[in-house]
Amino acid sequence: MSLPHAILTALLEKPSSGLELTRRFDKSIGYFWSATHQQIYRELAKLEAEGSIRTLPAEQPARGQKKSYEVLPAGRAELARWTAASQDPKPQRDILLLRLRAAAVVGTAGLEADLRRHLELHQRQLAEYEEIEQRDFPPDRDAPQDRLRHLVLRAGIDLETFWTQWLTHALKEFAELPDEARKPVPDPANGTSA
Amino acid sequence: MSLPHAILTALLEKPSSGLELTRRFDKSIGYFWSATHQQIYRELAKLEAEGSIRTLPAEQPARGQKKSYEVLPAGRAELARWTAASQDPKPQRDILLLRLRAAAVVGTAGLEADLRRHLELHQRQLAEYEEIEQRDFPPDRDAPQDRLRHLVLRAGIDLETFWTQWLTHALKEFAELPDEARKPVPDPANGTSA
DNA sequence: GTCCACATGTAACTGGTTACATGATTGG
DNA sequence: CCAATCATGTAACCAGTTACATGTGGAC
Repeated sequence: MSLPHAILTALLEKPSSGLELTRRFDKSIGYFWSATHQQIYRELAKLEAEGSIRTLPAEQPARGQKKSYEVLPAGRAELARWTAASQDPKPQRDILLLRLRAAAVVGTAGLEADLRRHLELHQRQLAEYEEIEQRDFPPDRDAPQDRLRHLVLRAGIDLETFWTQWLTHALKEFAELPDEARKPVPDPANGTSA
Repeated sequence: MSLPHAILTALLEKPSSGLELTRRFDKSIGYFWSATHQQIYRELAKLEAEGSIRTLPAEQPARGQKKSYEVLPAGRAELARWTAASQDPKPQRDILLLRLRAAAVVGTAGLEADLRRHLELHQRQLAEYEEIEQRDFPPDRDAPQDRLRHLVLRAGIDLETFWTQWLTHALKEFAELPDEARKPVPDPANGTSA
């Protein structure tokens, strides 16, 4: 139950229409909470129904027509409640690590190329974050709000740094792997194909 | 579509029953791909129906009765295919970062205590991983399989290290936050309660 | 007038979560 | 025989994903 809270946060930062929100979820907030426009429209309808947000007055609610929302006191209160409430970190799921573990039993064939591709993607993401840091958080300004947002960005930077380092290390290990490891443990008991 | 592959990997490492798998998903594999027993039973039934696994012979398929599975060639082939196939990293979702961003608009009240709690949890997890590393990966042995599994564990260790460091840093920043930041930007326009 | 981009929405499906149901085995 | 534990399973629900439908307004 976090999407509604992500939307409330975004709307408090700046009242927006569904499509504008969608665009903002492609960057900034979307860096750690992505959402498609379908999810967003569905959730906006729900939030409006329960009185957490409302459409800005002077907007016509017609089909192909832009409709902007703002947060109501009830919505702000709910967001504050949720932010303060203790929540357990939920176990991360990581497909790449799963594939590596699978590779330990069925062989590493094909994996290396994808590791290389992931490394590039993470390097690109890291560069993007660092650019944002330089642009939005110059060394001195430090309003409390900026401090907090900078902290969030720092997490993104450090995470991407971790991935690039780990992937680099992994590729080095792969290079040293003996050839048998590419398709090992050919299960003694049974044949080959499906 | 990764749960079936996680299960195939686990079963190749060692044929097991549903409950045994559930227990293994509470550690090792579960560190980066968690699953409940309901999910596992559902998936085992599907995998058996499609011919990827089978119940070990000499097991009676009755209700309160243990039923162990092993992987068939088709299942192994599918796992190898999946492991080698290129897959995009999917955007991470992180509730804590979302809450921090929300706190920048509705105030940090209550968050600090939870950061501290998370720090402790991550420190504990880190300690657990390091214990496993010492126990299972002594400095010298390096069969290819162990190398790969060690690599996976390394990722876990480095990730937990990142979190403990970041959380420590975040708490330091929190300590320096001015009091207004605890409940700031009290939205000029409207009243208080729901 | 037609096409395209903008904008909002519906429907069907998949995977994960929560709550509950049922049977077998074992220790007291 | 009763309770606890092991073990397998059902059902309902919720969130996220994918594919598609519909309407508006401006450029040409």
